[in-house]
Amino acid sequence: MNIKHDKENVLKTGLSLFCNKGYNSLGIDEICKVTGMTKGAFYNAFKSKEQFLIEAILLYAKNNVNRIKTQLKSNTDKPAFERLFQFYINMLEVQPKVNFMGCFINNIMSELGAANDKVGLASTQAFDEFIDAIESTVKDAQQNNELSSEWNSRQITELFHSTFYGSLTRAKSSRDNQQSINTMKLLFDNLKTNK
Amino acid sequence: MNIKHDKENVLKTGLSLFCNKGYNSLGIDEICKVTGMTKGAFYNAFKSKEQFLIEAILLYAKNNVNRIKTQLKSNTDKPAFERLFQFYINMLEVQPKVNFMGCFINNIMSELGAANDKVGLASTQAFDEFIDAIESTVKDAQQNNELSSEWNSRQITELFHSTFYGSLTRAKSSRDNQQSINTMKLLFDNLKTNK
DNA sequence: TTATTTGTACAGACCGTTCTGTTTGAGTAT
DNA sequence: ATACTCAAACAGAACGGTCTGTACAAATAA
Repeated sequence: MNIKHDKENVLKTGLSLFCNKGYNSLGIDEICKVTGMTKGAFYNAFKSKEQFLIEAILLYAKNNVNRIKTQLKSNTDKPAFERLFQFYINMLEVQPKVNFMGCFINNIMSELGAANDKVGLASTQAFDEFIDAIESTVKDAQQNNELSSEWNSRQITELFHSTFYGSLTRAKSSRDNQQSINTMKLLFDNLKTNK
Repeated sequence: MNIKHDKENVLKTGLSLFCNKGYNSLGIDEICKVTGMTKGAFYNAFKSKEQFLIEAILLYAKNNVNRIKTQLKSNTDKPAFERLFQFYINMLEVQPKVNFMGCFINNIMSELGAANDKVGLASTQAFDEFIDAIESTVKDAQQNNELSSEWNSRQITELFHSTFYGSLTRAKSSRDNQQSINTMKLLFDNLKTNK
């Protein structure tokens, strides 16, 4: 009953590997090698590779919802619109310097979302949680009259995030984030009130 | 010089298989089985699976650029803005009924674009060609004063297409295209002049 | 004939998973 | 305290399957 490997730590490591290599290109052997586990320990802790991925998605969602909330709630001296805009630009600017793999959820949606029901569901839930976390700041921006109130705040958030994902995918392939930054900039400029 | 199998036809079939299964989940054996080829014939015609994919991407790009141009140039009695909008809505509405795999280029970008330089380049080129094909109709809409001329037509086209890709990825995972249709609708509504 | 194309078997690597046996340590009885 | 029990955790070899790509002979074309 001696648990040598903390499940959350293993998931954290696996998550980082999934982020860098995707699902199919990452083998159990590599997960074990990096975490210092053996196959026996791995399959004792996780039912399957698919289940491991799903638990990793849940962990990623939890961590990122917290990150999103913290980030959007900080610098409250700045207007909500500005915080939203910087939130997205920051992800496009900083992440590519680390690696060009974009957002884990977006990648998994593309790689497995359509083929695997469980993974599709888990990644859709993660996306929804992100929308939830961002929407309140969109509402703030609307109340400040920085963002048009003509449309539903959830719809606007969906638009922000879908555009972000689409342009991130493009940045990943073209190895150039400038175009994506311009795209997000145009979207925000356009939705801004009193242009 | 008995070439039993027309290369373009084989690519066309392979393309359809890639669209349905992605890259990693589709084996050479299955390509051969469906096209009626044998391994010998396949590897005589194509250097590798990777090269086969790249040729398939080029074919897909060529075919779709033609399709895009034809579609956007038809119904010219309707205004350019309306044609653009219907072009995107149509892809979101009709494609899911066939399968939920979305756009081949978007999928390949996500699955391999970051990991494989050649594939990243080919899919980026395909994306650029799509933008080229769509941009002229965006220009028309701007000249008709249906779309804001405040921004560069290419930038606007990039925004349309990135949002389309992002929302398509979401639709694929959630098995629901309604949200994506609403997202595109909001984007178009917002960019429309004289709202 | 000579060169090219095709069919098939197979090499060799890799994958996720299972299997057997071992270790570990808390709980229990002595 | 000491010995025993037992179930969870672990180690890692082995398995069955899949994959891309190759070898090479047979078939076909030039």
